[in-house]
Amino acid sequence: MPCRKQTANLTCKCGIRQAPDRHIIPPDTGHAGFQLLKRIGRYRDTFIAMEPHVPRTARIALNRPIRRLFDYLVPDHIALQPGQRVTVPFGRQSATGLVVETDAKPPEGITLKPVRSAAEAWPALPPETFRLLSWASDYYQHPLGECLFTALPPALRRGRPAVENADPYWQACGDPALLPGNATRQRELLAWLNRQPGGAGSKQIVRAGFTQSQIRSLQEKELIRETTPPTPDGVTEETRNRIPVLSPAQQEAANQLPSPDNGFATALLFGITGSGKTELYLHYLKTHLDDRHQALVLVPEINLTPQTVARFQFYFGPRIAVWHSALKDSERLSTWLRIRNGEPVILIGTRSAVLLPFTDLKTIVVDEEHDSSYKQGEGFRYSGRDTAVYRAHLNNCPVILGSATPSMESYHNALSGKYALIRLEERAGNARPPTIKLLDIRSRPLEGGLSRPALQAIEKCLSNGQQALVFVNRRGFAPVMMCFDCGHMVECPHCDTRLTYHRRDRAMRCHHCDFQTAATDHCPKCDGEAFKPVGQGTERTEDILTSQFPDTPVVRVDRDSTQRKGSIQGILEKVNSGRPCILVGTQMLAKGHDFPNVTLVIVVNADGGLFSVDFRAPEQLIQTLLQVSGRAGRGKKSGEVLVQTCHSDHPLLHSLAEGHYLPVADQLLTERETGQLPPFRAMAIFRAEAETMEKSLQLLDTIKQQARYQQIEIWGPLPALIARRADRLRAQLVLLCSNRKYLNHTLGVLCETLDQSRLPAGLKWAIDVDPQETG
DNA sequence: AGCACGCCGACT
DNA sequence: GTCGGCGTGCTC
Repeated sequence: MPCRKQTANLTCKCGIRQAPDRHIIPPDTGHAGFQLLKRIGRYRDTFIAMEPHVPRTARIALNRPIRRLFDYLVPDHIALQPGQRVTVPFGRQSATGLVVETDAKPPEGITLKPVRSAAEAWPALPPETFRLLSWASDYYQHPLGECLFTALPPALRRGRPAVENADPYWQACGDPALLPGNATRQRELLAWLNRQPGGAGSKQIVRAGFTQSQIRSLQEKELIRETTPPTPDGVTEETRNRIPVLSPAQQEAANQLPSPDNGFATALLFGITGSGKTELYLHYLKTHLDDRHQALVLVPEINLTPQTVARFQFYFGPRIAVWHSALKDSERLSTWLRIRNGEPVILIGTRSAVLLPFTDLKTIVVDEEHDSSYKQGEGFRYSGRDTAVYRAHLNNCPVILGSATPSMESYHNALSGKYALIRLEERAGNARPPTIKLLDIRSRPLEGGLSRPALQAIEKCLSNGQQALVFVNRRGFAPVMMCFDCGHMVECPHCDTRLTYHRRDRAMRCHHCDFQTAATDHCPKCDGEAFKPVGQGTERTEDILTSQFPDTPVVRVDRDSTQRKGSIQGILEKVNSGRPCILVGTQMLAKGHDFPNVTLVIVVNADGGLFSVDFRAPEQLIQTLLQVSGRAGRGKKSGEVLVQTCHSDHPLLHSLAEGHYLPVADQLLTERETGQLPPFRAMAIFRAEAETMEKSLQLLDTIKQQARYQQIEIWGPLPALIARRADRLRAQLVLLCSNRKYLNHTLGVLCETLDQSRLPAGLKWAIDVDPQETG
């Protein structure tokens, strides 16, 4: 009986076929990725006109995780160009594809099938967007097809036509008295519709709380009739003339921002919290955009609040559009079409907005550029910020990266002169920067994590009629069920993690797979009764504060307390009414929100990130501490920040206490340079997972053997921080190289080899270029 | 990713 | 004797 393992004598025990004749070739020669880049955007119509007998072909990318393209014949009646959406037969099915190039030499020995049809006569992805995605596919080593398809709205990915389904527009007519007495909602709808000047669209009516069936009933009774929507208001004169008033410091920064007239330039706007960076963006767009231009403003998901959008709308009216994860498919299609049609949209959006098919992009802003949510953590692992910079380069337009705590990557580029560094170190209005004090808590008694001096400071703050914010720095920590008798904590049966407790439905869930189970009253191990949730520490801290300050409201803001929709909005309103109160919370409190009456910030524990295995942890700690410090003293009163730590002599915290970010950043950069870590060397990670750790490690070890070249330093392979996840055992291999091009090229060769090898079943691998997390 | 083909176990 | 389990391999 033939054994498959023995017959495949080219396959080593990990499954990778050895390729002894394959050598790493120098960059720029022969590698498919480079060739692809060179060919993209080139049209060959003239060539075809001269050679009428050569059948026309098209190379198509499909939305499949395959690093391959497929060639098809192009029938005479179809004209195709790169970026165009087509329907093609694929195996026994039909698929939507995107034209990558036309009339490339097809592989020999394969009978080409013809393209079935073109979805539309124009390229869904215009040339510049197409080039951007091709670059990203090569840079992040992700299959081109999947990259291209992320730039399409879901409806177009599925092959639907690129048209909006019309939203019928209704106007009231006829006598409401004709309605039967019990048709209350219909009567309310009529009254509501009468109050809308010119009528309303179905979507708008449904948004106002009515239903489609109510609309239908009224239509049948001829109490409403369909009409044409009024042409949408353009930008009114009043809106057009609005422009934010800048302080002298802001004006000076504004003068240094690169003008779109001078082509590509990257500016790092270092503006401390409260310095009014948003005003600056608004002013910049106001002065540099005309009525025809498009602009892109990237923001982290959490910053895309109705307030932010309203602020932009105040200055730009209906030109403002938004793009974020909560949009419905129909809204996505509609906004996508507006942008593709070249409407002069100013788009405020999260990460994926950078991939939209702009045709007249005049400028890009990336707010909070240091924010780690700009990096996609799975699949097509691109960085929205870095892609934005490349897009500005392609467009020959400026890009502004704004942050109070710039990333090491951007700061390093600013220091080397690649980016302009624009400093805005004055708070807008009368607000003054807070003072930061370190509070060493070694051998001090703590209550709910709080030391005596901290409690005294809160007391003083409250007696002055002001508000205090207590920040519990527990990045990534969530409440778990613990037995206070035996210390048992419930673990996920499929992952190396503990289950987290969700108060809302009394369930215990795993955050790394879909396992969940009902929470019990008794400890499942010792049956003890002292089985309750512990975790974020916020509850304990909240209890202590409530008992210490019984007359003051204590407001807890964390994942658990804000789960109800819109509850954070209510909390913020309550806090901003101005009465003395204590806010207790995690990460959530650090970002974006403005609390004008908070004058004291207590950081309960600063030490988590100081001695982490992840090389980015210190940077993130400092950034978080400064962001949360920025919550203090945003109004007229000045603020104070107390940072509780066991390492008050740590040089980083010491510099932080000076209150300035850049000196701390210098220090962090020096550390990165010493270790030759990013941004001083390019980093990429190979991640592998399989049913056994051995299988994963073996694959990575084979990759390591093939990547072993002098210029590349390799760490590992090592089991991942969470080694088992959904019953899969994960490991990783870190690659570092001072020559980014060389590393990228090597990754390309490794990918090709891996794609050609027959891997053992169940073994999966992925590359993460410029990883955000090293765990 | 889909989807078919293929080769082994428990059913009428 | 067939139905169906999901391992393997292919899709221009």
